[in-house]
Amino acid sequence: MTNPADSIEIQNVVASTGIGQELDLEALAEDLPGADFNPDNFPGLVYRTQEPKAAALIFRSGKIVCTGAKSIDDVHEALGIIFEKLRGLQIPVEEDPDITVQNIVSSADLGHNLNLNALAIGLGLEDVEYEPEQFPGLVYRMDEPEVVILLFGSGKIVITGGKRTDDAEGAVEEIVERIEGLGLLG
Amino acid sequence: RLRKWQERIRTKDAGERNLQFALSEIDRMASALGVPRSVREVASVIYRRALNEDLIRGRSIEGVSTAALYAACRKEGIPRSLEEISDVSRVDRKEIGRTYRYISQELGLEMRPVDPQKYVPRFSSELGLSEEVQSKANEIIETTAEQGLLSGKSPTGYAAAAIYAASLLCNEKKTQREVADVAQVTEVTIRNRYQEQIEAMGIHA
DNA sequence: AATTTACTTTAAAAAGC
DNA sequence: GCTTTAAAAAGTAAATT
Repeated sequence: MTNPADSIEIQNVVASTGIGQELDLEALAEDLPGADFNPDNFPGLVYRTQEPKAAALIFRSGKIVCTGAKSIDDVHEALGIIFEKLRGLQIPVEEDPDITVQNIVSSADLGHNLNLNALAIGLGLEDVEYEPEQFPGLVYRMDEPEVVILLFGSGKIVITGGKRTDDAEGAVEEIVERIEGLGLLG
Repeated sequence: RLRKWQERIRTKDAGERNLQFALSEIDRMASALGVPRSVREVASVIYRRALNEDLIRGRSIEGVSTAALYAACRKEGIPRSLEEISDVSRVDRKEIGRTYRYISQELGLEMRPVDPQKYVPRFSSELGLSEEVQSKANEIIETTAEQGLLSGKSPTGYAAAAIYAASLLCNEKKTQREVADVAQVTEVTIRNRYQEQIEAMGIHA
């Protein structure tokens, strides 16, 4: 039997950092090919890296949000590319800016179909949100680890809200245990 | 001191007026939907509870009123879909849905997922289908839902497909378009659910 | 009727309205 | 609250072909 934990795949990592330097986004938008900047819509400038594929939101304060990367290493790599690009534009960037992971989105497969109606009642209507008229997934807010899990009828799940790589492992372990305890897994 | 008095009275009056407005809106929408008085009363209770729990801040009175009515219909076992509710409300479907989820969670309503069978009598009568068709549709829903086929699917689309299938089986055929119109779903959805259901039922056709 | 595109839900940060 | 970014899950919907 394959372990559900082995099916975990990180799909997206969101992280924040800062270069410790104020920026002139109007000028940066001119100098950075491919940069999107619409201050009327949103205060941040959008810059996308190709390899690794990620998107960065760069703000006037010098703070940066990186999203879309498939791993924490990719986040560091993508931001490293952006730091170098900025330095290339004579913009002073701190030596090693602190990079904080804010959210990790993962997917996994429990390997069995799930009866979401039974699960909603079993897990407790208090902690569950299941409104198939609005969205096909059952939303379960877990306390430890503190993450939100979306469970689907296929047994596929999405874990989000965690900041550590092993939060997804812990969440899968916990949800499998709970579902098995209810006798609702396969 | 007199100012404070006037302010209190003004505030009280405003609150009173808002409550009256909310209750009249619930009444107006309930009439348009043709739901019994008991449902309006349940909706009013839910709205007052939301008011007491201060859940209306940052939300429109219309939105909470509509969400309360949506919740009341479900609680009373005669659900209206968000689509039907939004047809009589000036709040859009998305806002009604998110407001409903919010008050449902905060008030601990513990609402169970809608059983598609709850839509069978109303949809069927609108289509002029017999009691026999309704029983068959209910049988299809019950049997296939037990097999786990309902997970994640919209209750209205599920009910619509079962009614369509039952109308065929009982020789009272309605077209997918006719059923789709009363259930407010697309023919594509009916087709998809119908295929799954007849396969799960092990039906010939 | 099949494809394609797009929207629904979850989390989180950023600056500002 | 909202705005923008990215990504997965599966259902529903609308526009094309």
